[in-house]
Amino acid sequence: MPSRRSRRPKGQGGLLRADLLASAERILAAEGDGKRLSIRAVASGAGVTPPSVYRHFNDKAELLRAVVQARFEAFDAFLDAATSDTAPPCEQLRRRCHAYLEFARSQPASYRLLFSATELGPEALGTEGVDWHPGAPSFFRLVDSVGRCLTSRRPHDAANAMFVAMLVWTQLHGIADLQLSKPELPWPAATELIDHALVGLDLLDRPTPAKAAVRRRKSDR
Amino acid sequence: MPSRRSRRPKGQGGLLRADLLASAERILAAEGDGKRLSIRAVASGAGVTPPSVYRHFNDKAELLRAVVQARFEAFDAFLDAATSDTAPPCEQLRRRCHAYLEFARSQPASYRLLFSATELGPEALGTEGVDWHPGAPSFFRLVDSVGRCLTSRRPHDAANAMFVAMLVWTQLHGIADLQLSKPELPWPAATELIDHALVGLDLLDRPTPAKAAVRRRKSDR
DNA sequence: TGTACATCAGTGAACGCGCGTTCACTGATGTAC
DNA sequence: TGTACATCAGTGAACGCGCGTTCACTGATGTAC
Repeated sequence: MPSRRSRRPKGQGGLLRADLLASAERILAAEGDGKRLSIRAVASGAGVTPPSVYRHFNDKAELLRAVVQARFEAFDAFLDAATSDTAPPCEQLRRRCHAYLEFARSQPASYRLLFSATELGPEALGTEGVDWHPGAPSFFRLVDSVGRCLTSRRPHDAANAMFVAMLVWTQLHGIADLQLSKPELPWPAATELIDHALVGLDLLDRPTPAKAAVRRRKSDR
Repeated sequence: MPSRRSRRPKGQGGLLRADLLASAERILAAEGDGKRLSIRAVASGAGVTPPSVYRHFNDKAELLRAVVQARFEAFDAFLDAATSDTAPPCEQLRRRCHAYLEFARSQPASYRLLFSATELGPEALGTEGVDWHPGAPSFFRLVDSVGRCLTSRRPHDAANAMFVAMLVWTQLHGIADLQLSKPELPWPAATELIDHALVGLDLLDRPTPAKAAVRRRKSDR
């Protein structure tokens, strides 16, 4: 907990905005959930008193919107980093899926902030009826990846990319969210679950026994 | 909001317990989420002042545990009602899945209370490290249903019922939870999504075009 | 070069809110004599 | 049959907490003259 920070010189008050966002990200990384993401906690994490926050954000919803925006960007970067190579399209999709699950596992509070039903609905964000969807780019990246895989395997099905992407996404979210909310169950590795589902959707080859053994040896969790 | 209720005669104070649970269920049915499930709201909904609650529950966690227990029983009953007939095993499974999605859609606050990551973790329920799992019967019902379907289609795979059931469950939860948390997206019918996934897992026959058309005509949402 | 002044980043105290929980109590009900 | 009493369902007031937000302010910084 940084104590009182020194005041910014005159033109640079705006730097506090970045400090507040960094403080929010630190809170998300430290806490298992986002319930502690209060104005007071974020201010204190930045070494500042609560009223200072209002110099940079009109209200809590505006602060949260900025945090969500930043976290979606980090999420996209994390997934893109896992796929930035020259592997074939369906292997890229598979890696993107594994990265999705790894993000949820390693940053549960961020994951829930972005995707979980109850964490922050449109009400909390003040975006009811608005077409502001900070997660849209993430979703279309997945649709693209699915589309490329489909094109390479079943070109006549490429028009279904959106529908298939929704199947993949809901499968990923179900695995990620339930493994977080019901940790006491004897879960298999998240990657094993999604690989099986991808095989079922014909987006991945059924592994040969040998490949499966190697994969199992490498699997996390 | 019932105003002050009349006092119970002497031996029957215990009836308030049932009234409190009923009040909690009413709140869950009325609110989109479970955030209003406070001691004060539950008491007020039963026409009683907050301290009365402590005559029947030691603290809020105990009240919540009772609510969760009751809601899981309602959930199981709802799913069982959808499958209590003589259809073949895989059709029973399919109906169970559709009922799961219908429960989530029609009772979102209850669904989130039972299954969503952030609504009520073990911390809120005071069940950390305890083997108290009120949802276990629901899960094993699904494992059974998947097992029967597997046995009828691929007897040599019946030992995988648990793994396959987890795939089905995570798929169901992903559909249910994301449709609740991102209502602004252009979702296809939930039943169409799960049917497609069941086909992929070889738990359902790929529909013929004719069947698919009929199914589409009947589909909800 | 020195001084008065406007700017503005950040403070301190307070507001009203809903929350879980505790405490001493009230007063109708049923029972014992 | 009448009365004293124990039981116990439920109350009213208060506690301390963390929250989002508002308000008048302070005081260092940079600028104008």
